[in-house]
Amino acid sequence: MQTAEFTAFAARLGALGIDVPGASLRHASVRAYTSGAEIYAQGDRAGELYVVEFGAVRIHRLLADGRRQVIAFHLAGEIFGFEAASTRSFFAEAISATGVRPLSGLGADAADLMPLALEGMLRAQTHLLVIGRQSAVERIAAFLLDLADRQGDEHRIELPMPRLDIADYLGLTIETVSRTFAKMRSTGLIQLQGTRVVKLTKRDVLVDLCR
Amino acid sequence: MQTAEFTAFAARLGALGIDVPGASLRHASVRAYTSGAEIYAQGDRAGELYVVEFGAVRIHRLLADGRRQVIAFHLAGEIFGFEAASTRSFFAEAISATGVRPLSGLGADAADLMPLALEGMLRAQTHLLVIGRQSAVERIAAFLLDLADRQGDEHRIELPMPRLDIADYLGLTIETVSRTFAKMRSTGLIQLQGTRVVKLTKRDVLVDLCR
DNA sequence: CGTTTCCTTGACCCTCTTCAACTTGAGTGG
DNA sequence: CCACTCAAGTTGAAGAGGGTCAAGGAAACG
Repeated sequence: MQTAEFTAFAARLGALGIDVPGASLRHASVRAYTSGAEIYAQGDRAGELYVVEFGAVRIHRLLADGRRQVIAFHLAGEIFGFEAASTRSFFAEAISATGVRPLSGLGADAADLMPLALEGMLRAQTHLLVIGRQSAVERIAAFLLDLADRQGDEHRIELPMPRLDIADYLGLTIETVSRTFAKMRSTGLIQLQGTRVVKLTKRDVLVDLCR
Repeated sequence: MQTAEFTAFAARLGALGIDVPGASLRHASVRAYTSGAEIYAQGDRAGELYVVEFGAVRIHRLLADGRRQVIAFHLAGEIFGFEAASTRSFFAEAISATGVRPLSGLGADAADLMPLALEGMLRAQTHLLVIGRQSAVERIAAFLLDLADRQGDEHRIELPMPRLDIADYLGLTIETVSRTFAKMRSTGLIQLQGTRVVKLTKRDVLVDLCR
């Protein structure tokens, strides 16, 4: 199936010399994926690291009955793909139209990568506190502040992912996420412009919520 | 306060040439702590790694109102103390009478430590799935299996920590942990000998619970 | 303009939490 | 050796937060 999104996307990228799996193009340095496409799967041979060039990536894991935990989101400029073993423990998927560049060899020094690995560990550990001990509002607050921080705008966020991904990241359901957004909006904690843009009107209150 | 536990403990260690903070002894290689003693605190200058020589260590973090998340347990032989920044993000405390040896310099190669850091990341990420998406029984099952694995006995566990630590590790309350143990015992999933010894009578069922 | 996906909202229910009392066990002192 | 004390664990009853199920609305896409 070649959707309009795909062909437009592929054409745009082709002009930039970007390889689209499923289209036939030149340079192979950046790989592009459409929304929902799998970058790697649990059980795949591991080894390669990637930088997100544009778009966003989710890392997740599944239980046998389909319950899903999103472990991390990676935005443009961020590196992902660390693995402890020789096979992938998680799935990586493009959230929207996304470009990803493999870091083969490049800076493959353990010394260079160590800080990144440690940061990944810290992220996961901090996330444990959020999921293990905080309420729905607190989880969303922490999530929004983290995103604002990484996007470089203290007061305005563009959510790159749908509600379901947020829910699965925070250990909630999509309904609870929606209701919590609604509650925070009616409390004046945030403003929503459409479904993907959030303004943090009372940043300090949000910060206090996560203490 | 010098309890009987402490003095007996210090004497025993003194004979081994082990330094007990608060007692005055010889060699300084292994540091010993009594139950509940702080090994390092959030905000401390980071840098050193430690091996657990005996006993057990918990790593945790607190919210402003006292809610606590235990991030990890470390048993004899395991290494802890990784930090992404220059100050500690977590607290480390001895769970029981515990000996810990600093790894200063020793094998401080980034290349050597990378696998350990990555394993720590994987542990945290796996734990995210447990806390984020599994029920009380499933969490306990996962916890017991993990411990059995690390203690090297597939079917018998000695819990080194009290119920409260287990609760704070799994994102539950102490009451729920207790009730869940009781339920698993009455289902024949496990046997309890006293409060600290667990026998996994139906290991396969436990494994299935965590899928 | 119709279809599909995503999001929101409502009503009900269930799991886990909260609060409280009781039991058990280990350490202390008479 | 036994009573006392205190911490740790268990158990019960009631309540809340979030999940589930279901329906309706909004936005993206063809």
